Amino acid sequence: MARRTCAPKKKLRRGLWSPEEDDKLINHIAKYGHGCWSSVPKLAGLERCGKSCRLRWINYLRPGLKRGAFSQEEEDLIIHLHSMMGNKWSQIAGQLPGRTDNEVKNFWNSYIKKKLRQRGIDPATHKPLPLAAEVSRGGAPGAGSSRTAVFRDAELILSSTTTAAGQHMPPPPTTAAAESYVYSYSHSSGGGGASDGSLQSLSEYNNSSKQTAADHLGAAAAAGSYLQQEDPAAADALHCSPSGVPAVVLPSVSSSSTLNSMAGLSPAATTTTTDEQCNNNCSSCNNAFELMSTTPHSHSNHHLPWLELGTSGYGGAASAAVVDHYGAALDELKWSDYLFDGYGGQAGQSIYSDSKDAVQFVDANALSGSSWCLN
DNA sequence: AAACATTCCAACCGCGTCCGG
DNA sequence: TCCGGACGCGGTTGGAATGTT
Repeated sequence: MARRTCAPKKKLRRGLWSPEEDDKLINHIAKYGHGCWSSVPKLAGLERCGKSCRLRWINYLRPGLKRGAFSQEEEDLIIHLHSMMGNKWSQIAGQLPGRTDNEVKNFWNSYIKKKLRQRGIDPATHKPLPLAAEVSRGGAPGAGSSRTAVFRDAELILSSTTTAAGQHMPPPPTTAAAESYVYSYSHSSGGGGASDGSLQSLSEYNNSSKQTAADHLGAAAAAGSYLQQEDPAAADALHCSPSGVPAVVLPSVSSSSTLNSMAGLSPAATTTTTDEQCNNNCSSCNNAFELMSTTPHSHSNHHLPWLELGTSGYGGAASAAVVDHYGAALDELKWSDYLFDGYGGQAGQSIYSDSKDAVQFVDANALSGSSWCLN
């Protein structure tokens, strides 16, 4: 197919957008919608190509965009989604309300990539870098014990983990099976209002994080109990306590069901709400985002009229109290905390921490790492 | 204070896909 | 079925902002 560029028949403007151009584009779309992008610049009185207008609108001008720094939860979710999907920025961004694929991509390239490398993890594969693997075998510097850096693949930790008695762990079930279990467990546990099997956005996650954390602890507890019965030594190695609460932690069901849905791994993929469908299918639809931001942004963040319309507490609900049998302890939990809990060996420590402690690191796909205790 | 280096991100480019004629 | 316009995505780049010497 012939290449199509913005190659102008007449000279078109390029580079940064001026506030006047933004105003024209905003006003035009407010009145008429964008319709056919190729006709937008002409109708809006802009000397830009349609493609440029579209990009400007999607990445910067459309309502509901959330500007400013990424939260820890968003960061963790991006890492996890990337480990499953790779560079599918639009799909990853689809799970981060108010974020654009470009923004996520830039954040990944400029920040997360570096952080992962610093932690000895290959950002492309989410596996330990060769050097890190060597360190793992030889012992962490100054720590006196080994570090097993496992980010994505359960088999990594399982294949390299032996029990205290030197006993090798049994082979794990497939990730899909393990995730399927946790999905169905939490789905049927009845304890989680958020475990409805539908695709959930991050904002929903925030609203239900505490409850679903409890759900997952419940699921993990079941996993631990099962393993205690089937292979106590292995359970020990995975810190599955007799009480059934394993130290290997699970992601929230909301995130995992989201991830599964996105990856087509779970039955939840078949059910989405209208808004979520819209969110997934229509990148320019405002319906999915009712979030308004007042966060000022860098250099070219000028004149965004709707920013005065209101504010959103997108992550605000995350501090809501949870009334369940885990009580106040869960109240302190954040997804990012228990997602990376095993890495630092300390609650709340993420992969990015600079801890030199030798630890065992299990990521959200430790879903497989913990729930393989099950059938 | 100036020069240089680095970081970050908005915007561009090129390709694949979809869809209507 | 083919063609070509439009759209969407991921990779790359340019340059402003920031940090360092």
